[in-house]
This record gives sequence, structure tokens and C-alpha cells, in this order.
Amino acid sequence: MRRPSTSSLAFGHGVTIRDVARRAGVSTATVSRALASPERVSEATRALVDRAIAETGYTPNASARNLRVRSTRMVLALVPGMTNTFFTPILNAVEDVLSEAGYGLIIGDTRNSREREAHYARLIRAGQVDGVILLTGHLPAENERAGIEGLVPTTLICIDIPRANLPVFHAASRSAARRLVDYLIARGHRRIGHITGPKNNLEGLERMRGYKDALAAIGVEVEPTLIWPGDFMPEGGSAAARSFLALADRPTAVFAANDETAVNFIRSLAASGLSVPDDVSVVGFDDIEYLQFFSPGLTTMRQPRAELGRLAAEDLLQRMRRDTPAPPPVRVRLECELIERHSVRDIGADKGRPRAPRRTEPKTLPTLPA
Amino acid sequence: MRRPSTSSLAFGHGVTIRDVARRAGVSTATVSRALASPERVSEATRALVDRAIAETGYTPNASARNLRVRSTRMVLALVPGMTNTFFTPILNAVEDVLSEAGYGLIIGDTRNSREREAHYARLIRAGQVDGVILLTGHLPAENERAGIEGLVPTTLICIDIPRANLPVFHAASRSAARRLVDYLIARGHRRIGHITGPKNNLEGLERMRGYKDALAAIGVEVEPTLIWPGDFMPEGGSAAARSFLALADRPTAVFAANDETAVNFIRSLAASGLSVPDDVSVVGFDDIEYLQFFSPGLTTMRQPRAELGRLAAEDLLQRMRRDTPAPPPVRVRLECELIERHSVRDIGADKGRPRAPRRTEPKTLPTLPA
DNA sequence: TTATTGTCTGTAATCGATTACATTGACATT
DNA sequence: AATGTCAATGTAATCGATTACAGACAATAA
Repeated sequence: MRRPSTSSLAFGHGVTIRDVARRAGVSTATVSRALASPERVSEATRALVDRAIAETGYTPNASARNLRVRSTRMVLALVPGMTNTFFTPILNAVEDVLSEAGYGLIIGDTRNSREREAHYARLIRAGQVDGVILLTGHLPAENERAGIEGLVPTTLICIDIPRANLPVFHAASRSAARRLVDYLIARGHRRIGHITGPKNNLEGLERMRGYKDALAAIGVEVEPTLIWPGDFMPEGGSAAARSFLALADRPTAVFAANDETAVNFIRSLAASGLSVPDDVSVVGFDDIEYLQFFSPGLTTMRQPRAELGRLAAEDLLQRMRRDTPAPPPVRVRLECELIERHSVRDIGADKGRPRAPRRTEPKTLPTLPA
Repeated sequence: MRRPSTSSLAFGHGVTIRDVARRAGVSTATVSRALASPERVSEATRALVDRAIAETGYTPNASARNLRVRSTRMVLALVPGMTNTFFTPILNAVEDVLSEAGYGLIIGDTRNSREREAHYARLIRAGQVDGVILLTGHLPAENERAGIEGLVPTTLICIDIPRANLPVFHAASRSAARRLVDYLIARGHRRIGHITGPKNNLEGLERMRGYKDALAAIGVEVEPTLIWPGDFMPEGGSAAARSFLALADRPTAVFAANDETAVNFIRSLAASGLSVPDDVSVVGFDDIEYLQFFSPGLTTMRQPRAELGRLAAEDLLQRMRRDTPAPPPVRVRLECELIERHSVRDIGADKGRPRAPRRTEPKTLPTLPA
């Protein structure tokens, strides 16, 4: 079949390297070289080619190029859900670094659906991306079987995955959780509850360890009835609130494994007439963005999310290079910052008995950005 | 060059259709057919091929396939920023529809950067996607020159673009804004301010028209000093608050072109000791998610975002079909829903002068008259 | 002069799939 | 027996780029 004349086509559409070559009176090899390494082409020829490209509006076909060079200059980031803005600063940082290096970022929102995960796994196996960044807490379903390691460079951010020998960039969850609970203890709390993360989530487990560390340090026994299973989602907070309310001897403070959970815990309590921090103190983890709209201001641990994203992306770039052997997987662990707001009450030395209602913190809106 | 043995490679990696064909003792054409249209292959052969595929972990190379069939089954959605959760429900709906039809969605976050836009424009021109969904309010820089129409099916959601003859799915912004301002008028407000959207944003302009319509209907002159330029971003709200505070004769109510602006307007006022709705009434537009954490509850217009996303995606699927000619661009305009919360005060018939007895507890939610 | 070097360019193989067309053989029809 | 039909499969062209290799030519060295 003869190639159709390009004259009837939209500018820049359907134009191939052969059309440009013909127009410039050179071979396709020369056109390709003029684009990829201009210094290897004489100045006169380059001008000819440039003109032909400008006249035709030629853009190289990506599929053809990808096929030939066996690389797409694309990275896939798998996130469990974009409804949660927790991931946005990470992804922005990742995108900054990658695009600087000429890579594109595909955000794959799995929404915790196996089906969608399988879709993205296929994308990976089909060679559509040169690298993968996981923020999901587990390997995509289809790759679990096949073993993702060695397939394509893969990096974990803000989440460790058991058994996977992959580079990971995350927060020092255990020590941060420890500091957070220490903070509660310093304000007189002894009976402290905990809403956990998802069962298999290592970061959540580390946060629970930090919680136990802090209690152990002051010789307080861990009470299983004060540990409520959560899932990093709002629902976990409501469920925990029900457990909390059912308790005869309630804790004076609660450490939620993340902010989303903490916020919904507080809202559920509010619906039952309990207020924070007057009736219970609550701390969260992550310092997500929309907390600024939430009242009372939640005391929490800020993860250096942008920094983690940046470092992980830079590391991934190293691993995607084909001219150098990939370095062994690194494990980067950054410290968190305690953000003190108004969700914790200082109950002094009376070992956790709620006092007569007294306001220790002004319930004003948190400070505005300049 | 001889093809290297696959034995040393990771399972499923580097396996081509030829490897499968060889193993199954058939031709590559048969393998391809067994995958694409199993009914065209005998049962025995199909079993052979299936087994070879299972044993090798073969996944067809996407670049090769895309090159041959001139299609990628990918759609690009361009958004100005994922920090704003406004887009999330739209994108989720779009993704639902597309993935159901076997298409993938690439979310391109331009963050209002020309450079990033150019990057995505190149993606389009390079044939990396079969369709485009724009939520950015303007065409990507590089396509502006080249003329995006006809290049690849493109659909607009929640935003009309001047001069572009493209299908658009958006809210009935003008009539919705009209109803919103009518709502203020019904509660006694006559002197009403407006924070606009970005200058070139048609939806913003429509909202301003609706605002003017409502004022005209009651014979109130539009006062230019009560119209403050905004940008749909939080900054616009703070700036408007400064203008508002500088005013000698302040309006009793303000209509912000979107919620992000409204929220920051309210926060800025709060920082100066003014409270909503006691000192000013405020309404927004969009009903974004995190409003649920904001106090006071913002009265606003809910756009049917998921519905718009769904319809747009379904329309785009039609346009991407190659077996049927593309229908002419449609313009779908859906009604909005007034969400009544607690940011508007009924000031009765006294034509907009603040009442003397003022609420002293700013935290309490005001009760609205039915 | 001849050999050598280096620059520029073209020819053709290649990447891994899909698919138009050709071939084969089994079976039915005449 | 001759012919036609149909299902199943194979052969080879094709998609649009990149790049190994080779050739042409000019400049330089011997």
C-alpha cells in the first residue's frame, strides 16, 4: 500500500521521518542524527533538516522510538488513592526531579482495586515504563506472582514492604511515634490508646512499636483493649471511636496512626458530645494539608514528604541508567518533625483522671500562611 | 546479531512472541491470533500457545503493538494541579469509564507551568495517547500554535475554552451563580461583592455574569469596587480580603467564584477579627471535599463533577472509535445543586446594615431560618 | 603519488508486534 | 473424480524510528 500524501493531513500529524527526509533531500538516518546528535551532521544539512521539520511539523513517533531503543523515559507511580492529598507533595517532588531529567511520570491510582493494580502491572510487564515508584504498601497483584524484582527498577516511598529487597525512602516512624507518645506522657497522660494502621503495613507497625516503646519506658503495661485496628482511612477512626465510647475506663489520650484516622475519630467523638482536647487528647501522624481547616488544630508528626520524594526520584534515576550497573538497594530513613497544635491537653501530675472542664488552649483557627 | 537465550532472564522479561511461537511449535501469527481472537484458532493449538505463554511469562510488548496498530489505548488528562482535590472526583469517574473500555488514563499535572505543558503536548504529538481530556482552561502551549483540533480527540471538562471548537462538559455556571446570588438577595443582602475567577476563564466569566444578572434583576447597580480579581487559588481570597477590609462601605455578602477562594477569604477575615456569617456572609462555588473540615460550613453550589467526568469519558470513547465517524462536538451543560450551610446570615429587610446585637460566640453554628 | 585519517552520509538491519495474503487439507457438492 | 468451500495456519510485509556498517570524499601525511 502506498503511503497517502500528507498534504491533506493536519499539520504535524502522520508526518514520518521519511517525509522529512524526502523533503530535505537526505536519508532518514541523517534526519535522525540531526535530531539526536546535531554535532554529527554538517551545518548545511542540519539547516535543511530543521527547515523540513518546521515545514512539516514533524514529531518523532514515540512508539517506534520506544520499540527501537527499548526504553520509554516514563516512570509509573502507584498510589492507593488520590482522594488523600497525602501523596500530592511526594508526587510533585518526584515529578520535579524526573522531568528535569527528561522523564515523564504516570500516576497510577489503584484505588485499592486488584483489577486496576493488574492493569498497571501489565503496563510494567509490557515495557511501558522504565521505572516504578510504589506508594501503595504492597506489590501489584500480578507482579507478586512474577516477582517484580529485576523486571524494572522499583523504589518505595513512605512505605516499606516485607520481603521485597527494594530501595526504600521513608520516615523514621518508630522513633517519631515514640516522641509523639512521649509528648503525651510529658503532659500527664498515662492511659493512652492507639488506633493502628492496616495489619500488613510496616509503617503502621513501626508506629505501634514506637507507642509501645514509650509506654515501656515509663513502665506502663500495654493494654490490648486500648489498641483499636485501623486502616489509615477515615472509617478506622469512626470504628475506634465506637470502641472508645464503649469503654468503661477510657484513656485520656489517643495516638492515631495517621491524620485521616485521627480526624474522623475526633469527629465521631464530637457527634457523641465529646470534645478534643477537653475530654480526650488526640495526636495524629503525617500532617496532611487539609488539617489547616480542621478544628481543633491537630498535634501531629510531619513527615518530610517532598524530601523523601526528591531523594527517591534521584535514586531511581541512578538505577534506570543503563551505562552504569545499578547500586544495591538503599534504605533511607528521615526524621519527622513534631507539629504542636491544640489537640492535646496538659493534665498535669494527677495521672490521667479527667479534670473539671477547663480550657488550656484557645480554640482559635491555626495561623495563616503569609 | 543472534537473539540471546531467554533462560538467564527474569521470568516474563525479554520474552517475545517468537519465543512463545517457537516453544509452542507454531508461527508468531498464530500466537498473536490466539491472544487477540482465540476463536480463530483451533482448540488444540490454543492450548499449546496458552501453555507456552504460561511457561515463559510472556506479555506482549506495548511499544511494538502500539506502533503496528497506531493506537495506545491511553488517554491523557491535563489538570492544572493535583493539590486541589476539585479534580479528583472527575478523574475517578473518567478513569472508571475508560478502564471499563480497556483504556488507561495518564494524569498530566501541569502545575501551570508552560514547560510541563509543552512536555505533555509533545506526548500528544508523538502519538502516545489516543485521546485528551483538558481540565486546564487552556490548550497546551505547543498545541496552541499547531492547532490541537483534529490531531487527537479532545474533550473539555468543567471548563470551556474560547475559540476551540471542542466538545465540552460543564456546569451551568451562569444560572447557578444567579441562583446563588438570588439566595443572598432573598436573605436581605443588597450590597454584594464578588471575587472573580482568572481573567481568561470562561467558567469564571459565566459566574460573574450570573452575579450581574441577579443584581440587574433587582435593579441594583454593579459596583466595580466590589468586584475583586481572583484566580481560583487561595491567594485570590487573601487579596480580596485586603481589598474588602480597606473599604469604607463594606458589602454585607460576598460571592466567591470558587470554594478555595472563599475559604481563604474567610480565613483572612478571621485573622482580622471579622467572622462569617456574623460580620459578612460568604458563598462559594464547587463544593470541594475538604470543606467538611472547615468552619463555618460554607454555603456553595455543587457541580455534578462525577457525572460530568462520566459523560465526557463516554463521549470521548465514541470519538476515539475508528470504525465510526466522529460525531460533531457536543456541549453538555448540567445544573448545579445549592448546598446550604452556615456561612450566610439572614439580615432581613433592613437593606444590608449590620444588626446591633451580635453573636458573641463565633464558634457556635448559627441556626438558619427555614 | 599513495596511503591514511576523519567527516559526512546512505543502506539496510533491527526492535516486536499485527495482519493481508497465500497455502494446506478436510469435507461437501456435483 | 473434479470442484468448491471453509477452517486453520504460515509467510512476509509493515508500523516508524535508531544505528551498525560501509562508502564517498576531502584533507593530510608519508
